[in-house]
Amino acid sequence: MARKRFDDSNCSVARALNEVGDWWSLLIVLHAMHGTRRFVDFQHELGIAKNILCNRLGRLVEHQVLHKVDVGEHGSRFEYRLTEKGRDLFPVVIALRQWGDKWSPAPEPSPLDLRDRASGRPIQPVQVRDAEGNPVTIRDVFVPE
Amino acid sequence: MARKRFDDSNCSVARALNEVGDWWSLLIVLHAMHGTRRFVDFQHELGIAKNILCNRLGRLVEHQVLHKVDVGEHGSRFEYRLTEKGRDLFPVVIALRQWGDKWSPAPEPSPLDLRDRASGRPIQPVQVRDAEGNPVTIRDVFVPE
DNA sequence: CTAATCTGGTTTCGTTACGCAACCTTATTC
DNA sequence: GAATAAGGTTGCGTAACGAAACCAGATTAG
Repeated sequence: MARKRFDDSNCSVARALNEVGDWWSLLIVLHAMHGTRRFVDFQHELGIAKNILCNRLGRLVEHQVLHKVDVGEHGSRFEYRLTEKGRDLFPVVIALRQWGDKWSPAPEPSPLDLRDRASGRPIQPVQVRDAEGNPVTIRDVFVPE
Repeated sequence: MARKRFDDSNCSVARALNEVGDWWSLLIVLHAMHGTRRFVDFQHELGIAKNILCNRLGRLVEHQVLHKVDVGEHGSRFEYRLTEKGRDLFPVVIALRQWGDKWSPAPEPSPLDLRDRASGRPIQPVQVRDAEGNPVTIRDVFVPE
């Protein structure tokens, strides 16, 4: 039977994964964050098959993570740009990047270090914080009933 | 041909997705964070086929996100527990949850609100911060050369 | 003006993975 | 000693993935 979908799950993580939880979608979003906008550029940068890319871009547009803009006046030239919803995946992507850097030894020792444009200093590791701003771990949280 | 893998990508996001970037793995990690440890419990909570669960647990153990503990003295009873690497996915899961809560309207209006055990107050949205602790967006960062 | 090229796809087709159900093996319980 | 439970494995049908071919409209080259 079909791959299981989670559109209607009451778990927001499942719903999120339903939209960006496959192998390619988050990578597309990542490259879009780095400035990629065009079909061919995604294709070359990611090394993805055209039909799959087409499908993924379509799904991301459908879910309003990207929107498709007709540039070039009369068709045949488009750009895929992040929506606010898409840009809002920034913490997810960064958290994932930091996790990968920390736990998966890089073949080339070049953990892409992102820096703040204003200060020029590296950004902080993404952390979950309580109301006072103190970092919390999984052991520190609970679900009230 | 086979699904593309990213084991040796020099992109840490791709490497991370290679380990936890499929439909089930992060959900398994999520449930593990909520205390699930046993095969049958994962199976029932997730509604996942046994062979797929078997495969995913195996991969997660292989990637050292979980470790398999033999409880019950002489086999036939195991627990899958998060390693430090696995627990370190906490910010990723939370960021994803918050994104899902914010952008994917829940069928049932019950966004699971996580609270800090000490203060009892809700946790903050996960944010990326610069060295001074100020929130930054995708537009505020760059990669030095 | 025509041919070549670029862009953004769709189609075809073989391979792989997913998902269900059935079966299996080793404890434990009755 | 039979029944049940835990943790898997196996088979099989279907859906998704991936490469390459094909296509159509717009642009550029000659």
